Amino acid sequence: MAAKKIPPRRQRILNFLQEFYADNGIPPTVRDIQRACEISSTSVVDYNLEKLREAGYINRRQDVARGIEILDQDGGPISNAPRVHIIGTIAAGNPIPALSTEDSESSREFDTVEVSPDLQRQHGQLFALRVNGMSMVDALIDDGDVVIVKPVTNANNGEMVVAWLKEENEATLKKFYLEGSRVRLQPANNSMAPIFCPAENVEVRGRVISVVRNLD
Amino acid sequence: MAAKKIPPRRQRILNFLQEFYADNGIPPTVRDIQRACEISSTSVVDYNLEKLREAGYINRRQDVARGIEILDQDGGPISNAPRVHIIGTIAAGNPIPALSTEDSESSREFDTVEVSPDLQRQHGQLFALRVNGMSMVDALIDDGDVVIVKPVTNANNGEMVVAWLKEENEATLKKFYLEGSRVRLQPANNSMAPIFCPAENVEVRGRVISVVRNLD
DNA sequence: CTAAATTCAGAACAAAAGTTTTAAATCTTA
DNA sequence: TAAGATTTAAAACTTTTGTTCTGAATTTAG
Repeated sequence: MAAKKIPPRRQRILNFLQEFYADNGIPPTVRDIQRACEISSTSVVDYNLEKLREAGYINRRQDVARGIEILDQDGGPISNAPRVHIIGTIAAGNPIPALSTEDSESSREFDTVEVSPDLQRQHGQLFALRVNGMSMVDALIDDGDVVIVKPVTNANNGEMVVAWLKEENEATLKKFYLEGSRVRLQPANNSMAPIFCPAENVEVRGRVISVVRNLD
Repeated sequence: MAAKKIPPRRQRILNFLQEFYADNGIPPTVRDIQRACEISSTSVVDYNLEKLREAGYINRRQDVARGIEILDQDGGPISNAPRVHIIGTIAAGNPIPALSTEDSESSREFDTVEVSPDLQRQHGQLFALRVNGMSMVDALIDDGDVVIVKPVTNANNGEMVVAWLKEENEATLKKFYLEGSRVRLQPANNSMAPIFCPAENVEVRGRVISVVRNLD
């Protein structure tokens, strides 16, 4: 098989390709690459693109402006849909992973999920958590589901939140209702009983925007 | 407000823009449009693109090859991620909508959901159903969830299927197990009891690939 | 160390693709 | 119907962009 390590300059081109396409929705031109990667000549870009094509990382449409097609691992074209990082797992007994404040320091070996562009635009920065175990079944969330979360510390009544119960040392996904000085945490499955606890005991970490389950 | 009906030729251009971008991952050139929409001159294309821009349907990057950016209703850029049609709703008591065999006859006013390109490539043609009511809670599926389904008539054991129970006149989402001449339909939530019924009574309509829940 | 392969440079070329200009045809509407 | 607005046409122009060519520099392998 092919696929070893790519020379640094070529790797830089590849990274730039992905970044540029995600940002602009169109692939860069040879000269875009030249500028961004500080390469002396377009012919060098061309040369390296050719190598990348041979190695199966990209396709090139001959004589077509912006004709570079970036391929994923399986050889299919990649999409420019926004992706959010799965920053860790969430389970009843475990602490909730913290969202690192540094924004998208290029893909740091995080798993990602694709989200709809609307979602991203509407809510801005998002993160995702993979649910571990069956502790969230009362929120109709299965083992392995991925919840997409907007990082907030205050929630409005009725919103589904990622909450940390200090006393109980427990993470949970519930509908949030502030009632005076106490908080009612209502399972999405309405036939189940809510939890009541003092407001000081509840730390809202985020608001659940979407839940994705893949049964592959 | 703007946004009335667009002249037919301009509408045709707009449709082509979306179609081309979804197919190729890059926007078309002026001359691509000219050819596809059978327009006599590039200036006419330019003229109509300018009108589309004024009306907020697209953006144009000046002097940039393939610089057309297609916008969605909210003015954001659209993605080229594949979308599958939500062909109807599924509920315990109602018949399952049939998948029309004609493939993607351009967007026929269907609601759609974005799916990951991998999913599409791996499974081919897909469709989606919106779940109506709480009758699928035992599969951990909420009211309003969208299930993404691969149209199959035979399932392997352990797969989650969209099934039609003839006798009961009922649609259901369950894990499928063929056991001799009878079928066990097991709720995803393992703490709940399975249904057993004769194989002839179960009509598999599809296999559930993914479940999407939006809490907007 | 030497030869071969790989990579880089600079320049020029040719095709692709955005833009402009002028004028005619068509549609609206008062 | 006639004036005005909108739309279409044809052609030419300019810039962008992919491609090629020749040779030098660098790295790799025997």
